[in-house]
Amino acid sequence: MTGAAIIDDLRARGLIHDTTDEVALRARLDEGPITLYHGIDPSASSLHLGNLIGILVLRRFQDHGHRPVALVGGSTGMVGDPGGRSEERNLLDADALAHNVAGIQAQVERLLNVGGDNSVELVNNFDWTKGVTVLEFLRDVGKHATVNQMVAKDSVRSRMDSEHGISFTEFSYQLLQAFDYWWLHTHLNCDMQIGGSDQWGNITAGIDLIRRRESAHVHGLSWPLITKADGTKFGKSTDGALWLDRDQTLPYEFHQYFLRTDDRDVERFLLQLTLLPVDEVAAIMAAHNETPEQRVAQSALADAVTELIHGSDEVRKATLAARALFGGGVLDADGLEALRGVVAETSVHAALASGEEAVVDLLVATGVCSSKGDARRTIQQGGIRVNGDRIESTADGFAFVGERFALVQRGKKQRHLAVVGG
RNA sequence: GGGUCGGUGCCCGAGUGGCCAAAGGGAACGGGCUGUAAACCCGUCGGCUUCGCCUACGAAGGUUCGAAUCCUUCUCGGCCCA
Repeated sequence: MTGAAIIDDLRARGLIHDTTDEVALRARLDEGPITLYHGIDPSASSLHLGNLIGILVLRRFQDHGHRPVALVGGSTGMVGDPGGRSEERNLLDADALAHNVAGIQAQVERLLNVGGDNSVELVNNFDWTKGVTVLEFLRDVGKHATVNQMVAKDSVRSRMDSEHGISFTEFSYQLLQAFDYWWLHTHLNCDMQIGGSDQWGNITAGIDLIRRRESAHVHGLSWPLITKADGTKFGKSTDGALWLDRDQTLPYEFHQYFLRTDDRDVERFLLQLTLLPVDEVAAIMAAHNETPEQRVAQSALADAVTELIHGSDEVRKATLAARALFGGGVLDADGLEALRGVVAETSVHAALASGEEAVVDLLVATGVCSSKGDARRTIQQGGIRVNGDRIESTADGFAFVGERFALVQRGKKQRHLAVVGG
């Protein structure tokens, strides 16, 4: 199955922000499988939620029979994309980058299909940029670009207007990315680049380069950046970014994040962040709108995304954990044991329970509160529960269930398990 | 190089000798309402051995009974001149 149907699907999902000549693109897709690439910045050792949409668009193309190339920017990561940030970025050293690239590639392989006619191909642009000399680059790439055009890009202009300015290094980024596209076009027959709308300028830079050097017309497509109705940044929680790596963000937290999705966002997220068919999403939304308080759509979203990333087993565990934590049932040692690995935990000493202000100490020891003052305040505000019981005063004590576990809750959302001895 | 204005708590931003742990706003956190939503309301928001003490207003010195506030030097940034 190939063809331009993918474009209709993406449009139905609100995943098309910009495309190059759509008529030409559709015609090309109807001819047969296209090779397309998406670049990922290796600024960390794991992908985070913000990367998910791009990986999934790549996957959607793959599911339609096209050939995905996932580029992890080992060399562009050394330079830094000026887009979307107001200041120069810190450059990573080579070792850190190699580590990040490896981590990200492993995750990409799990989200895209490996093997078969249109297996995902993983590439690292460091492989073809490391040997290029400055003179070669200036002659083969730089000669085909005008500074006038480069300066006109939004990402560059906004930085030139800012007080911090922009370094030549980051200014050059778009040429490096253009070079990538050219290289993939000439070596892997790649005729399409996709990316977030913030990448549009870089994508067109590559298209221009290929047209000038090869007289070839290649394609580009971008999706809109994900926004949230409340104005907060998508994919960030209290503790920072939500990572796809289970060691950095527990599957339970991941699942919970989506379960709390705002009604105004949930349909869009279902369309853009899951592989559920469009008509199925419509059915889910219909059911949701019947009884919004049931949060059918949020559950479907959380389950679908978590399954994609962590597998159905983790979905089941997260659901069970949520039921135990929010259901208000009895918390016995077995129940708490089941929460291990699901909620964050800290190992503590048994003696912690016998202090003057045992609960205050517990809150600080687990990191749930940042200081004793913070702990006391939160207790006074009625924000702390231990093993399900609200702590009324700092003088209250607590006991470890089964002499092993204490479940600390701060507010409605934060959970932390203290384990004696660990 | 000269001149000038400025560097305040997570961010923005008041404060020009005691009433300043420092107004106000934002973010964040807790409570209420609710659907583990939105909106809205209330509260908290440097630390501690918490009726008091310690640390803090770019850094280091100094004046003073007393300094975020005055002086000196340094440092960083904006603007103007060269």
